[in-house]
Amino acid sequence: MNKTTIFVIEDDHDLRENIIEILEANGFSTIGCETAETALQLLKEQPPDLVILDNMMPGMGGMAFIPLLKKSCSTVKIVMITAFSTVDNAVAAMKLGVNDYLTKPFRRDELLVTVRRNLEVLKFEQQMDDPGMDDALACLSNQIRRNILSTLSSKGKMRFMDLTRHLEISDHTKVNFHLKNLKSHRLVTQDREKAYCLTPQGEKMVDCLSLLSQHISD
Amino acid sequence: MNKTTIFVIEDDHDLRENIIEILEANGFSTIGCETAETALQLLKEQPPDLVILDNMMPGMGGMAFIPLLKKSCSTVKIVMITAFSTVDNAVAAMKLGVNDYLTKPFRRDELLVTVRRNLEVLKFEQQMDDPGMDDALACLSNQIRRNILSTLSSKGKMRFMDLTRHLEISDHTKVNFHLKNLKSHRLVTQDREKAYCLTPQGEKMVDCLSLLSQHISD
DNA sequence: CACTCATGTGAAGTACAGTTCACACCGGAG
DNA sequence: CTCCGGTGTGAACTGTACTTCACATGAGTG
Repeated sequence: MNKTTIFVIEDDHDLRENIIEILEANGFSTIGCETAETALQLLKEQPPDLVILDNMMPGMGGMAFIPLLKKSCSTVKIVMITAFSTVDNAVAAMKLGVNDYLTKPFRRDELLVTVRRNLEVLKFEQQMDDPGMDDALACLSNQIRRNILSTLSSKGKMRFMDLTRHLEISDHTKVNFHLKNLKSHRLVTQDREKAYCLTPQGEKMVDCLSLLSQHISD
Repeated sequence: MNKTTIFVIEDDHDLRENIIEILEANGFSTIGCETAETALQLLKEQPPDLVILDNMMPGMGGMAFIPLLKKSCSTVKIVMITAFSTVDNAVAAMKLGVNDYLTKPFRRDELLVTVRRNLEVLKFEQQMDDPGMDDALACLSNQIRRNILSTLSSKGKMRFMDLTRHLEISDHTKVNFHLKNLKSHRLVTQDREKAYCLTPQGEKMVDCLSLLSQHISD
């Protein structure tokens, strides 16, 4: 995974350097820009994960910048710095997609907390988008497949017909269908002599399931 | 949930009472039978979760009993007690569906470990069968729904159109469709003024998801 | 009032997951 | 060899999840 990149777009030189210093000291990779215009140039080369943006700037203001930013980096998190916050201002910014606020002056730890929280959310959202998640959950959203997994987990390797009988499913091709599904998702394999068994990932899924079921049933 | 019931089918009076005493002392509810025949009578009234069964008994042997037992309680776990185990014996028993073995003489803790382990597996299998599991996983096996959940989780309550825009989905009826789905599964509700928010169960699901995604991505 | 935006419904269509069936192949028992 | 159980494939069918569209309602606003 690439390192997290944060853009700091702020016309006040001292404040900008100050923010950058704090972030770098905490292990974030940062890029400072004096204006929104220069930031736009840099977006393509190094898309940021998070942008810290001053509201009031010469040239293009923060508000105008946001839609352009979103266009090239739709998932980016935006933290806006405002000198003073009014309700109208906040509402307008939220509508544009600002994720968080810092009101000047802010403390070092306020900045860090805000940045960290937003990166957390970002990471979580990215995981939600992970196609692996899709596959995994689609795979598990079927009772027969879950039963196959749990059976293999408790009995170790089994041959096809033994499994079919154990599940009490009369149509063996149905079981075969789901086994193929599980195989194609690499949760189950067959060893040299045709016996089916869980892959390490399959076992992990079984763990997940037991976790889930405990979690669901309170 | 009903208390766990264990049948102890053993012709030797002392051994039977001994086993029962150990189990009762550990909080299990037990029923002792001297023969498989009497056990069959009792199956209907109090279906057991687990059966401890002597292999060699006068009258119907343990082996003959198993298919009959399975017929009325297909999910029951069977622990067989054998005086001496041969490979053939073990294989035959496994084919019939014996889940575990105890070789005489066994220690108190061997008995308890075996019983507990098999009850664990049983509980797990039952959870797999839980239709709630089906619903939950089907619900989550869709990326849009996961995104809705994660968005609501990070933003708190949101109104319909805000949510739709945030997800960058042009067709609002699509979002509505998934929201309805989430609502019908009680993961999401609407408060007095139409804003959507997570139910406690919805939040739990979000937890589950983040758990899962960490678990899946190693 | 006329207009727009937010919110929702219902019907029709599409895509895909899951089922079922007919059959094929192989290895071992009689 | 023939027959049978174990294992698997492919094609056709079914049903459900999802999408799309056309439209309805209601609240606010110029």
